[in-house]
Order: sequence, then structure tokens, then C-alpha cells
Amino acid sequence: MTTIKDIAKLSGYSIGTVSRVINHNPDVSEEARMKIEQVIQQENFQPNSNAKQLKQQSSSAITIIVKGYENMFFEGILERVQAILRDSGEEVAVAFLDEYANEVQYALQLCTAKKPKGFIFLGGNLEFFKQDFARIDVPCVLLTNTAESLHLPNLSSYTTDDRLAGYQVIEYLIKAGHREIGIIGGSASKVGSQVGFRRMQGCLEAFQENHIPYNEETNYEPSRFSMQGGYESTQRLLKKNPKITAVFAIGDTIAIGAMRAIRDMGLRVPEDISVIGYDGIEYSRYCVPRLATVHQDTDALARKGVEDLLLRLNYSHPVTHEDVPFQLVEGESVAAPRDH
Amino acid sequence: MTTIKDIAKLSGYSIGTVSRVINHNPDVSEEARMKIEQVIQQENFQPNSNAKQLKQQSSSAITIIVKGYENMFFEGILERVQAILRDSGEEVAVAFLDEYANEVQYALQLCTAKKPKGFIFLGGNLEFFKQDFARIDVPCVLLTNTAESLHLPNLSSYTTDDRLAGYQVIEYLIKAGHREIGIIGGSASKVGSQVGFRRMQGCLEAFQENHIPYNEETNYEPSRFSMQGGYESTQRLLKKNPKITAVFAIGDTIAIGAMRAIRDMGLRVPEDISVIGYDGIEYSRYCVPRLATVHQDTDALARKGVEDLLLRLNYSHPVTHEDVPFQLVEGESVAAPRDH
DNA sequence: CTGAAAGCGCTTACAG
DNA sequence: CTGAAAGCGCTTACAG
Repeated sequence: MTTIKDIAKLSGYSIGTVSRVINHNPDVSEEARMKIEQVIQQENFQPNSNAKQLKQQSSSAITIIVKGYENMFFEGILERVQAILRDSGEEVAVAFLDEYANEVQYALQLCTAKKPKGFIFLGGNLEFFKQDFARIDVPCVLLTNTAESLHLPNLSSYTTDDRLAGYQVIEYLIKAGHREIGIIGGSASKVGSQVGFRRMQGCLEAFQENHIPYNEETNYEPSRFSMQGGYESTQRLLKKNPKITAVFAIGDTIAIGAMRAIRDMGLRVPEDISVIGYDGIEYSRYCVPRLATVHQDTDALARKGVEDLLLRLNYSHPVTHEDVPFQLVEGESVAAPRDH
Repeated sequence: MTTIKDIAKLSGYSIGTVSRVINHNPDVSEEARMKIEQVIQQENFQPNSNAKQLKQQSSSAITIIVKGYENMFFEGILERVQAILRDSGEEVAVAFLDEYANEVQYALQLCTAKKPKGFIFLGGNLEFFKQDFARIDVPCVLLTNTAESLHLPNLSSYTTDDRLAGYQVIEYLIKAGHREIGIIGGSASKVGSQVGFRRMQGCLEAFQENHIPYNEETNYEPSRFSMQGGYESTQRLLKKNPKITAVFAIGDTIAIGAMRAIRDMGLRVPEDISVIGYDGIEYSRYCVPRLATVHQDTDALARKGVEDLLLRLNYSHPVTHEDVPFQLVEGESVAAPRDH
């Protein structure tokens, strides 16, 4: 293996100077830089990251923490994030956690064990960030939730405007003629920091503004972000409230389960029950019927998140909190209710 | 941060002995071991992996290479593999590659750059392994393809018996009454080492044994492992051969695209065209109609692959090549052809 | 069974 | 602008 020593010998400079060239230290003569870079090129030299990290007392890996299994939406972002990071030459570690696990606690643990140089959270519960994030001292980015209100010094966040999107979904269903609308997904709305809470807030606003009654008891059912969760919750919801004509599943994965449940109850989508999802995963464009949904801009989320992290990793750059645009896709799964 | 030095001081032994305890070296007195382990416990000491790896000249990360994007089947395995590895305290890096990329070349690159201590390949082209794998000297496991015939000294493999499963799929369709069967997916069958080739082999055997004509020109269409690939290929296939009454998509993701394409051509599944997939992803149980498919045992694949790797990483353990059982799931997407 | 010591490949004050 | 040297935290012959 070629080491910095070889490069030093070959270039005629000391390893100190070679190290400076590698790390873009400005205190190197143009001449030395040229020569050393040429040798590095020619030898195809890669600095040993273990040695580097040992000195710098940190690991080279950026860790991506994904909340929830079988979450196709997050997996789409994950793939993008990983690809961009890889192209930037960064090492990427990935951890999948249960959607109810404490991701900040987990990150904290990793910090003492492996000292990653940064984190990207795919999904996150603000409550956990409020409690424990202060002890994390590496740059972090939260995707699909906003941490603006927390004012943490090393946490950026990028998200869809969930409140607005939730509002538009309900408005859309109301305009289609629905009055008895069910909502599925997320934990009980009291838990103010889970994904889905802001979506729910937007929904409530839309109900109020349109004077449509909404009763959490009869029109809401919590669900995990999974097909099975959606399946079971939908059955419970429609059993306890048979008047419902439209269902808003706050994740496409949930919506898939919902559509299957409706079908298994002998009803049809959208003729008997309309369904609208959230996320805009690829599958929403292929299922039968095509799913109405809120399409989140996976690409922008991934790109902005990574750019932000890289910037803050390498320079002193302020944290950012930004909404990325979304799009309500009409699909084929929403129709006017039967009676209208 | 507590280091091995602190533990040495606190326990009254030298750092050498502490290191031996950490690494389960048998040449340590019971007394020393007890005392040192107690101090490690009490201080919650984690050895610095960078220092360790620097000495041992390898990185601590096990790298998982996933071939193909939006491959829900691989993502299911990935999540399992990652979780098991994490519970074993291993660091896990992940790389998603295009399904046609050269994964061995990529692994080779990583070997010089980061020196991972092992690889798990999710999907792999045997051709690439044949060409370049010899230069990889860390333990590797290939999942969903068999490398038995390659006789590589550090490559185990676990897979479904694709040939047999392919055989059973065609047999099943024939028993259902189909004579004009289309196959979608994989590269041209000449490329003998891609996923899908062995599935195809099984299909051909079944056709022959049952004296059903099969013509690659008119009954086959290649496709990427993606919904869009499946969608487009199915349209091409059914246009060039309208007599087809059943389609075998060699991946569920492809099958999803196929079902959508059939629908968009004004036909119904399974009334007009039967569809059967491969993989048994979760979604196959939720789509409408439920997808007939070959259910691969994700869990066994993940578990056996990881166990094998860990064993070979920590002890001298021989490579293994094993088939895991599969199951043909009938679903709702296959029916007798119209004319029968 | 144990300790002292060399060394893994790098970075970074320090001195010049 | 450059080099010599210390040191990051660990492992592992070596000697005893």
C-alpha cells in the first residue's frame, strides 16, 4: 500500500508538506503543491482514513438514521442521499430504527462509540430532539420535519409544508363533495411532535373553515406507517363509522393498506370510498386505481439536505430551515361520494 | 474520553493486558480478566475503532452493496441485514449501485480506499465475480445468486433455487390452462450470469417437458427491475404478441408495472391476462388483485448471510453455498385463460 | 500470564 | 514555506 511516506519520498518533500497539500492547507508553495499533487495522482494515493480519523478524533462516516421499516418514501430519499454522498467521496453508514424508537438517543450512543462526523435523520420526533439533542455536537440535518422552533445550533431541517398540504388535501376532498371524511395514521394527535401532527393541524383548519364537522372519536384512527397498519386501521375506522365516504391516509404506505382493506370489505375505490395518500412514492403512480396523493419532492429534500450538511462539515455555515414545494396529485382514487 | 490507558491505570494492569481482554485473547489470567472487565463495564469503555483499525490495517465497516434502485425486495433484505449487524455491534456502510453497474469493481475500489472488513452483495452478476473477485481478500457473502460454481475462497452465497422456482411458475401457469405465456425481465438470456437467467432456465425446462412452444422472439421482453421497466416491457410484449394470456414477470416490481400496463391497455388482471411475479415483497399481498408470486425467504437470506459473514470474520470458517426454501403464493392474479 | 515498547499512517504545533 | 518530531489509541511480537 502506498502511504504518505511513499509520496513524501517520491516527491522529495516531507510528509508534513504532503499532508498539508492533501488537506488544502494554504501555507504551501505552488511548486511543492504541483509536484506533490502530481505524485499523488500518479500513485493513485488514498490517505488512510483510519489514521486520519485517529488523529482528528472523529470517524469519517456520515450516518443516516431512517425511522421506520418498509417505508418506501424514506427509502427513496435514502437512495438519493447515499448516491450524492458517495459521489462526494463520503463514507455513509445507515441505521434503520423502529418508527417509534428514540433516534436522538441512538445517535448519542453512536457519538460515543463511533464518533460519526455528521447525521442525517430521515424522519424524527421533535420531542426527542428537544430532550437530548443538545448533547450532540456534530452537524446534523433533519429531513421531513421542521426543527426551526427548536433553535438548535447544529441542526438544519428541510421538509414539506405539512400543514399546508394537509389543508389542501381536506379542501380537495370537500370540493369533491365529501362531508364525512376519515383520517388514518400517526399517533394520537396529542403527541405534538410526531410526523403527521402538522398534517393533522392543516386538516383541522380546513374542516373548520369549511364548517365540516370532524370528530376525532369517529373520524380518526391511528396507524403505524405500514401497509398492515393501514389495512387494520381502515377496517376499524370504517366499521366504527360507516358513513365515511373518503379516507385521508397520511402516508402512501398506509393508503395502500387502506385500499386493500376497502376492497376486502366488498367496497370499491373510488366508487364507494375515495382514498388519498401522502408522500407520492413511485408506486402511487402504478397501483390500481392510481393513488391521489401529496407528492413530496424527494429529490430536493435529499439534495438540499446533503448540500447543507457538507457545507457545515467543511466550512462554518449557519443552519437552515426550509420548506420544499409539494404537489397534490389527483390520481384516480378520489371521486364524488355516491349520494351526491 | 476514556481510553485503554485509563482502563489500564484503573485496573492496575498494563494496556497490553487490557487489550488482550478486549480481544478475548485466552492468555490472560481469570483474575486479570475479571478485574479488567469490571473496570471496562464501570467506565462504559468503548475501544476507539479508528486506532484499532489503524493497527489492524482494516476498517471496521461491513459494506452492503445493493444492486438496483427502488428494489423493494432488496430493501427488505437490507433492513434485516442491517438490523442484525447492528445488534452484533458492527458498523454498516451501504452503497446503492445501478442494477447494471459492476459491483465487484466498486468493491475493489472501496478496498483500496476504505478497506472494509467484509462485503454483503445484494444481487450480483456472476460474470463480474468471475473476472475480478479474486483480487478481493476480505470475507464476502453474495445474496440471491449462487457462486458455488466459481469456487472462490472467500465468497459464500445464499439464494433461492431460481431454476426450480422458475420451473414451478411455468408449470403452475400451464396447469391453469395457459399455452401462450410471456416472460418479462432480466437482460437478454445470453448474459448467463445476471439474476433471472436461472429463473429463465427453469422456465425453459418446464416449457419443454410440457411440450409448450416458447419463442424468445415473440414471448420474451427484457426489462429493468423497476415498475416503469415492467410497464413499458409489458406494453411491448402484448403488442407484439396479442395471443399471450399469462405473463411471468421475474420480479414483483416488474409485475406491478405489468399489471398497470395491462390495465391501461383496457384489459383486466386476471380475467384477460394472468400475471405472476417473483420475490414476494410485502406489497404483493396488498395490491389489487393480490399478486401471485414466488415468495423468497428474506429473513432466512438475511440471517444466514450475516451469520456466515460474522463467523468467517471472527474465526476461520469455510465458505458455504446454500439454497433457502421458497414458496409459490397463488394470490389472485392468475386465472384460467378466457378461451378455456 | 504480563509488561514494555515499537509501530500502524496520519496531523499539527513548533522552530526555523 | 518547510521539516522534524510528538502523539492520536490501539495491537502484538518479544522477553521474561
